[in-house]
Amino acid sequence: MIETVAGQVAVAVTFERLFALLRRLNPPHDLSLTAASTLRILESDGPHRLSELAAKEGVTQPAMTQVVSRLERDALAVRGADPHDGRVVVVDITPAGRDLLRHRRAARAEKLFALLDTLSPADRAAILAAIPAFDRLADR
Amino acid sequence: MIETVAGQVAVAVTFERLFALLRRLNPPHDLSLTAASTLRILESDGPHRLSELAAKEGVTQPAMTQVVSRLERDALAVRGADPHDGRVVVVDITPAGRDLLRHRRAARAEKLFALLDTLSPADRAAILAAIPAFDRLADR
DNA sequence: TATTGTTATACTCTATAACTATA
DNA sequence: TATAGTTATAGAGTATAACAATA
Repeated sequence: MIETVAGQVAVAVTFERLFALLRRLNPPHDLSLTAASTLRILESDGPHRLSELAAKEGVTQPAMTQVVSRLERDALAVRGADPHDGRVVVVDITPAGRDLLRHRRAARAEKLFALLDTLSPADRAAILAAIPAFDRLADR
Repeated sequence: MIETVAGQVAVAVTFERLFALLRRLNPPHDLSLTAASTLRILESDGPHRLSELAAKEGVTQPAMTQVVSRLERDALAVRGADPHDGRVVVVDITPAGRDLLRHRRAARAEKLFALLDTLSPADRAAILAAIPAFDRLADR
């Protein structure tokens, strides 16, 4: 493990730069970060209450109301009712939403691997070897 | 290397989830992603023209005008003139801007290593072993 | 005439405060 | 009275179009 604060900050700077790189891989005139992330949650974990989505995304309930309204307007998600509680709004992804995620993902994978191709085989191997660990890190 | 499209997309999904994780490591009521990234460019590469910053950040010139105006209002950056070309605005980071980056970085490093501590030693080692490769990837 | 930057306008995204409807 | 969600309002962040100043 890295013991010194300076060493830890150096690693954090690398993550900072990696974050900036991944951010540029995002198609611009597309979904916002929160909209895309919300759609991914619906895709992978199924329907959610609006308030659950707000909590998972770390935004307020009014902000999520708007995000869901825009997703619904664009036919990427739908609002539904909860038969057991009239106050609740249940949000789900639509087939068009799944399609969009699929296309975005393919486009990003292409750009990412084009970048990885510019690295040395050793660097590429080091990154790919860390993928399972990153996957578990992202579970946190 | 990973040959199948499905395999590449799986790797891209891991990066997507990693991106979401790093995004949540960001202190909220703080700088925007673009403002922070712009400040980092000024910190690491020195003063830039406003148009250079816009190009590096991938935003329009009017958007960067506003970002710089807010940074200047908050005393994190300053506008200066170019003695050789009266049209040009040269932007530089202030000591307060450097301080802010330093504090953000320390806070992020702390959160990041608290997360890494929850992984197995093997996973942690795999991620740390990939750091130099990521650093070179971020140079792209 | 071309380049550099700003201003005008409009839309997304976010927050806090106030509100409505249901429990 | 408490909870789930929406509406109202304000500010950041972005884009395109139009403009001003300098080269």
